[in-house]
Parts: sequence; structure tokens; C-alpha cells
Amino acid sequence: MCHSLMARTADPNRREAILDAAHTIFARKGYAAAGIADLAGELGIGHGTVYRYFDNKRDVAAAVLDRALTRIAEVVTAEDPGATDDLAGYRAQVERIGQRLYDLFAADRALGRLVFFDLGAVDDELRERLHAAHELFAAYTAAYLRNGVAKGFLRADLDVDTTARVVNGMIFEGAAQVSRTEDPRPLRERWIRAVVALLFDGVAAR
Amino acid sequence: MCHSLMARTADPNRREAILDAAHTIFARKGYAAAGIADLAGELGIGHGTVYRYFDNKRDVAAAVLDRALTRIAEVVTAEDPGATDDLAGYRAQVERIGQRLYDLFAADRALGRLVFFDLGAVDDELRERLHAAHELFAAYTAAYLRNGVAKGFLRADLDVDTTARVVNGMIFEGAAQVSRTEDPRPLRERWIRAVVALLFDGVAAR
Amino acid sequence: MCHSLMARTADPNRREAILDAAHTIFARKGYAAAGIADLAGELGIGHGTVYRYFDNKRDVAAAVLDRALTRIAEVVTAEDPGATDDLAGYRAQVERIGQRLYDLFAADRALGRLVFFDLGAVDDELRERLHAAHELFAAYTAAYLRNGVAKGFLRADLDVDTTARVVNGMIFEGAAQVSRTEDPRPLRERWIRAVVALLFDGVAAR
Amino acid sequence: MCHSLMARTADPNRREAILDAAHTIFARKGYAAAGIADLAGELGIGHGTVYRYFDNKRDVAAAVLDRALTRIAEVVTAEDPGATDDLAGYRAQVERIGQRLYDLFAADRALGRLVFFDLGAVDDELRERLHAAHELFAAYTAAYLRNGVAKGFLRADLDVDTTARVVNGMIFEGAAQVSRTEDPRPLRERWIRAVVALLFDGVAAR
DNA sequence: CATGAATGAGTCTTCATTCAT
DNA sequence: AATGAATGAAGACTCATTCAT
Repeated sequence: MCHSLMARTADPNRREAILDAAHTIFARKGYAAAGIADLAGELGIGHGTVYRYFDNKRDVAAAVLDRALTRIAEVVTAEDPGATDDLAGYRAQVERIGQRLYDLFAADRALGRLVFFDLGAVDDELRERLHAAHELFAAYTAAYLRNGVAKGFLRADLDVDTTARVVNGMIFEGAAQVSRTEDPRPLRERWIRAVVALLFDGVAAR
Repeated sequence: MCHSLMARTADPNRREAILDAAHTIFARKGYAAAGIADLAGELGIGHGTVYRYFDNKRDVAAAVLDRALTRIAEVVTAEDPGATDDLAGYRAQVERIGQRLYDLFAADRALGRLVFFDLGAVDDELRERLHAAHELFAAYTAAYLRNGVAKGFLRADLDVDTTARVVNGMIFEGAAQVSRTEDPRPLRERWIRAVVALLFDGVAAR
Repeated sequence: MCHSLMARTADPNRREAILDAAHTIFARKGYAAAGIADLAGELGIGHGTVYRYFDNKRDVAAAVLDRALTRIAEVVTAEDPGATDDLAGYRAQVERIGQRLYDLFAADRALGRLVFFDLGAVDDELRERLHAAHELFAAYTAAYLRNGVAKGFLRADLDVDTTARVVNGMIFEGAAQVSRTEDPRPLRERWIRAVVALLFDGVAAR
Repeated sequence: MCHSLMARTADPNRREAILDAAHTIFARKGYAAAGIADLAGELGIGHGTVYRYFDNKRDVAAAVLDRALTRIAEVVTAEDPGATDDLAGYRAQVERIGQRLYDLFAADRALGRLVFFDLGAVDDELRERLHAAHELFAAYTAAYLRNGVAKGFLRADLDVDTTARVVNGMIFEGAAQVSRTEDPRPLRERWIRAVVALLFDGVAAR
């Protein structure tokens, strides 16, 4: 009876489970207020066990952040920046990315709290990783823009690198918004339409 | 010599000085890593003195945040949303706000670190204040857009409220960028030009 | 206008007023929880002023205790231990002392809290003073008993010194009880009757 | 090896050891002057360990008080209030209780310091527990007296409830005395004899 | 003399981390 | 491997006391 509760073998899913718990708890209480014991308690394991999988608390946060950023990056980098040849194709592509990103943050509201609030405050190094991800995303967006300029369906005078960051700002503002909203589903189309309209045509009347 | 109406906590300069120090230190080390003793040490005062002006460490952070948000709000709300009657006027207004905002964050790089990273992670309540400021700024931006739609120089079909948030996202991404950059001065015109171009005309070729 | 509020001359009543306030506040919050600022606040004076009249907080407590013990001693030592020549006279004397003591503690419920609880815990030295007062009261009681034995109206075999302490225990238990009771007036006669009956005749049926 | 029902806080001996140390230290230095570090130091354990067994310092004091009062209650309530049928039996009973109580306080002089001085000053709530214990003891004493009145060997006109408190006052004064005396053993018989003589027969000559 | 701003010694308390079992 | 008891560094906070005005 007792032996069924005792150690078996190293569980490779255990690490993931800890990260899941940390993802939830860090988002719920904030990194500083969350304790290692909270993570372990969520999983019903001893808190010493966490140290078999991570060096320390900060290391858990780093892994949580990396996983979160990877998940976001998978959406951002899912499309091929050079695949489109006209405005309509690009617009469709942007809409697709927008929808996936929106759905990602809507499905896991903790995600936005972590990347926009909690984990950026942990550490200079984590902030740096966040920044690096921003740069990566900006590079991707820039590639899209560069492709459009090269193929002639985007303005020739576009400051591609700067505009890429501006565009990302619009998009991530939406993601942050989603993370704050109780039920963000109803706003999905509205948000995407607003972003796409602004991005392609601006606000000026024609 | 006779101060019949001396403030509860005597010296308002002292309070302000503590906030200045906290602004600097919180941005340098992060809220969690900064100690009350660090603030006091920066000013060469006893750390007990801090408690004559603030209830506790979190209270200092709240005051720092409020001051920071007020400073930003002063720029954001400096212009009159109803003052412009044509596209050129509005464009000039946006440029002015952009420049002032850019200069604000360039002149005090700690400001961005505080509002975009450190202070939003302190507390649910501080995150809420940050959110409230976002809402205020969005309301202001929406007023500008509504004015333009009403006067006919902005698209009639604009989703004003959502677009306002999108626009703020672009702008604050710039501010965040500025706060990360060693010497942000050279990029000023480039940023503003990119934002204004995107905002008014979009990226699509004509 | 302002000068009327400024320093005049040393006020000899000031010290008494501080002791009054300390008497009240110490009994209300306990010595440890009460601050010098509380005493000063009660009087509407600056808390630095307390240090013109007392060396430190403990010194205030010592003075409060001394005053309290003096007040009690005045009652205890008001009668002449050698004045009575018979049982009836002694009984009347004990009743008088009991009534006065009861009234003293009933009129100032803080008094009991201070001498039975708060001030005995401050310090070894204050506990010692409390003990010395106990000894003094015991000596007085012993003198009464010795007088009665000498004059033949009290048992010849009385262990005067020990019995004196026992008697004081009965009496001060009443005082402690009074200090805990919201309105102790109604119980006065009952208490005194019980003490006197026990003291003179014991509980055994005749 | 398999403790399927291990206590929340593992080692009950450790908890007891901390209470022992606290008992000693609180009595030696007083509650206010004693630090958690003193308790831990006495045991040679880390001071954080104390917090595995108690919520805070006050909680330790509460547990020390409860244990002390339980120990006293065990003596006070050891006899059966209805067991005696005549004066001699009751007198023997009182002597037994007196002896045990005397021995208890003589064997552990800290006990008296704690219950008569230090722990009653900690807190309103602890004072309340002390008071509740007083009430319990008074109820017990009242039961003895009531039995004696019912069986006719105590005065019929006894105010049982008030007299019970008076009697407890005598007894606990002895306990307090014991706690103050360097070597209280020699005084044992003298004290008990004085209490019993007073209690049963009073001081009046026959 | 009175004031109250400033001070900093002193403590409690938390919790990440270690390590014997 | 897993556990959780033990540890102690670290820091927030209080408040008696001082002293310049």
C-alpha cells in the first residue's frame, strides 16, 4: 500500500508538469509571491523534488518563459515570409497569424500575464530573453515587409525595420488585452479587423 | 517661523526625493531586489525616515507608479482632441505627441523600465492602476479618432475604440524600445515617421 | 497668535498629566503595545516632551507603578493596627479597609490591570517593587493579626506572618476580580461579607 | 518505515522541546525581552525551525500558557469534589491539593512567573485564557464547598461562588510566593497549615 | 521649554535551498 | 528518486530616543 506511493523511476513528464504548475501559479500569484512549495503543492509532490529538475526558482521561471516564448514563436514563425506575392495573400497571411495568436492568448490567459508582466520583472537576464524574443519576432515581421516591398505590393519607402517593431507593438497590445479580458472570444474578429485595416490602409479617409 | 498649517509629513521635498531615489533604484535593481535601505542609502538618510513618508515598500512603489503615469498622462493629454479640422492638423498633432513622448522616455530611461516591467509585477492593485492608465490613454486616443471621423478626414468605418488601443500599442512599443536603447536620440525621427506613416496611410502600396 | 501656543514655563502638573495618560494607556493597550507617542497623543503634546519629565519609557512605567502602589498603600495603611481591642472592632476595621479597597479598584479599573498584569511584566526591577509592596502590605496585615493575638481576640496559635500573606491573597483576589468586572458595584457587599466570614470564622459548620 | 498518518508537523518531541525552552526563557527574561533566537539558541536549532511548529512568537506563548494551565488544572481537578462526607475528609483533601500544588510550583519556579506575571501581559487573548482558567478553578472549588454545605459539614450560609474565589486567592497567593522563594521546601508545611487553619476555622479565638 | 523629524538598533518572519533518510 | 525537516540569510518594519529649531 505504502510502496505504491514510493519512488519508481525518473519521470520525464515530471519536469513538464512542474512547468505547467509554475505557469499557472506564477501567473496567478506573481513570481515573487509564489513559492516553490506552491508549485509542489499544486502537483501534490514534495517541494524538494522541484530541485531535481531545476537548479533554483529563477531557473523554473526561465524555463517557463522559454516555453511560453517558444509557443508564441511557433505561431509567429508558422508562415513563410516569402510565400506571398500580392497584397491579398499577405493580408490573408496577417489575418491567419492574428487569429492564431489571438486564439493562443485567449486559450491560455496566463500566458499573457507571464510574458507581459510577471516574468519580465524577475531578472535582467529574463528581461533580456524577452527582448531577444521581441527582436526575433521583429525580424520575422521585417521579413514579411521586406518581401512585400520587394514584390511591389507594399510601399517602396517603408522603413522596414522600424515599421516591423511598430506592427509588433499593435499586435502584442491585442494579446495583452486578450489576457486581461474575462471572455475574449467575442472580440476576436473586431480586433483582427482593426489591426488589419490600420496596418494596410491606415486611418486616413481616401 | 510659525507654520500654522504644516503638512502631516513635514517636508514635501523629502518625500519627493525619496520618490526620485525609488524611481532610480527600482528601475536599476528591480522592485523585489531593491531594499528600503537602498533608497535611504542613495539619499544618505536613515531608512526609518522612509517610513515617515510612506507606509511600506509597496506604498513607495505605488507612489512612484502614480508619478510616472501622471508624467506620461501630461504628455498624452496635453493636446485637445477636438482642435484639429483636417488631416494635416491631426498628423501634426500626432507628431507632436510622439515627439514629446519619445523625448520623455529618452530623457528618463528608468521611466519605461518602471511602467513596462517592474511596477506592473508588484501587485494586482498596481497592475490595475497601470491598466486604468491604459484605459485613460485609450479613451484619449479614441477621442482624437472620433473627432477625425466626425469631421470626415478619417475613415468613416473606423472601429474607433479598438483602433485606439491598437494605436496606443504602436506608440508604447516605441516607448519601450526607447527605454532599452543606450542613446535613443538618433532614432527619434525614424520612429515617429514610421508610426505616422503606418497610422495614416498603412503599409499597402498605392 | 502663534506665541500663545509656544513655551511658557515648566508646568509642574505636566508630569502628573503624563502619568495619568500612561496609567490609562498602559492599562488599555498593555505596556509593550503602548508607545510614548500614544501617551503624548492622549495629552495632545509632542512626544519629545515626555522625555523632559522622564528618562525613558520604563521610567514612566516605574512612576505609574509607584503612584498606583502608593494609592493602594494609602488605603491599606490608613487604619492603626493597634487601635482595636476586641473582635468586633477588628471586624469593623477589616470591613472598612475592604470597602475602601474595593471602592478604589472599582473607581479605577485600570489600577488593577496595571498592578496585577501589565506592570509586573515590564522588568525584574518593577516586579521587585511590586513584591516589596506585597511585603509591606503583608507586614501591615501581620501587625493587625499580632495585635489581635496579643490582645487575645485572635487565636493564640496563629502563624501570623504566613497567615498575613494568605489574608492578603484573599483580598487582592477580590481586587483583581473587581478590575475585570464591568460594573463591580453590585458585588461589593457580597465580596466583603464572604471575605470577612471566611477570615473570622472559616467555612466549617459550628 | 511507512508513516501513513504522520502528524502535520512531524516531530512532536521537537515541539515539546521548544515549549520547554520557551517555558524557561520566557520566565527568565520575560516574554518581551525573549527572542525567538533565544529559544532556538537554547536548543541549538535554527530559529527558522521554531516556525515549523508555531505560527509566531505569540503562538508559542499561548502554547506555553496552555501547557502550564493544564499542568495546574491536573492538580486542581485531581480530586473528586463529591467524594468527602465529613469535615476531616475535606480537610485532608484540601491538604492534599495544597501539597501537590505547592510541590508543583516549588519544583518548577518558572511556572509561577509565567502564569502570575509574564504571560498575562502578552495579550488580551492570553489574559482571557488565564481568566478562563481562574473561572474553571473557581468552579471546582465551588463544587467542593457546595458538597460540604449539602452534607452539612460546612456552614449553611456560605456564599459558595464568592467564597470559592476567595479561597482560590489564598491558595494562589501561596503559589506566587513559592515561585519567588529561592528554596521553598522548608515553608511547605507552614503554608499549608496556615491556609487550612484559616479556611476551616478562621482567625477568631474560640 | 516644547516639538516632532530623523535615526537605527533590534526582531520577527519568510522561504529558497540543502540533505539525511 | 523523492521527501520534507531543518536551516539561516535577508529584509521589512517599529519605535524609543535624540536634538536642532
